[in-house]
Amino acid sequence: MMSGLTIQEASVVTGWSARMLRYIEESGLVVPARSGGGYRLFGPAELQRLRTLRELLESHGVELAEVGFALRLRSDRSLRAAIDAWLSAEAVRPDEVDPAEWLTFEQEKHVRLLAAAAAPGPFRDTKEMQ
Amino acid sequence: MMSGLTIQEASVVTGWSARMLRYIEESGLVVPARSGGGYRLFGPAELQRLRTLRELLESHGVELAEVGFALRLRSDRSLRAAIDAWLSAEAVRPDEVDPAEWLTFEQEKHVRLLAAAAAPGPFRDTKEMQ
DNA sequence: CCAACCTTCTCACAGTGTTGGTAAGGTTGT
DNA sequence: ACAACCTTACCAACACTGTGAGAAGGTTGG
Repeated sequence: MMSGLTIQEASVVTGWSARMLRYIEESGLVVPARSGGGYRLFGPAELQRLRTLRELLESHGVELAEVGFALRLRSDRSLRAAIDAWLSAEAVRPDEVDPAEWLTFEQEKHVRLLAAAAAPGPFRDTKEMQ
Repeated sequence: MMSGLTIQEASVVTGWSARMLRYIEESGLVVPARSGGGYRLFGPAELQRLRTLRELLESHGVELAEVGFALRLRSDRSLRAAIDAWLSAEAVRPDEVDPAEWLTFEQEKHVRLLAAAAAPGPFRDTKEMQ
């Protein structure tokens, strides 16, 4: 019965190419219903979301993949927690760090020896050569 | 006075190549202090962040750019609000949409005419040709 | 002072994201 | 039935990510 717009029609009214409409669906951001025969059917909700998606990308210089990542952030709670935790520590500037946490001079010297030893040896898998 | 590890030393203790340490700094995720002469100086805070960053990427299959985007999300309040608003509407499925918002048959017919007219004409900038 | 290390900049190259085109075949409305 | 449109599945091109290498020149510690 085809209630809703086909991809071509949706393309005209939203400004997204048919190709991009399929791509956007693939990324999970706007997923239209399907007809019995498999045609994508865009209803007003989808059309509205496609328009506001465009505004979102343009007004804030965001990319589709980034909105997709935000979607993933919102569904994967542990990912969100992990990233939030990591970013929260971002605010800690060196001068706010407990001096007891700093390496002692002796420890630094040790590291320097390690660095020097690592250079010509066989354990170079994490070391840049120049 | 060089209080802190140089990039080479930080490379050895964190497992990131010197190249990647510069790249990570460029992305704003871990920005070391600088010596008077411009050398990067990695203190314990930076070293710790570099280690946990590695764990974050590996344990959740996240990319550097994505963590960078999360950082942007946290600093740009309006961006966060815009994306949150867009994603929140995601939950609205077609069958929950107010029927009054649906296109009428006449409106759909209009759109189909527009779509047909757009194909061979000069206004094809948003239309895929095939 | 000098070896060893650092800086920035540039080139490179594989992998992937974004976008378009095309081909082979199925669906729809009239 | 048939024209017009849709589907999926590729190939292509360009940009960007992630990584390495090198050049030209400045910094550091002993």
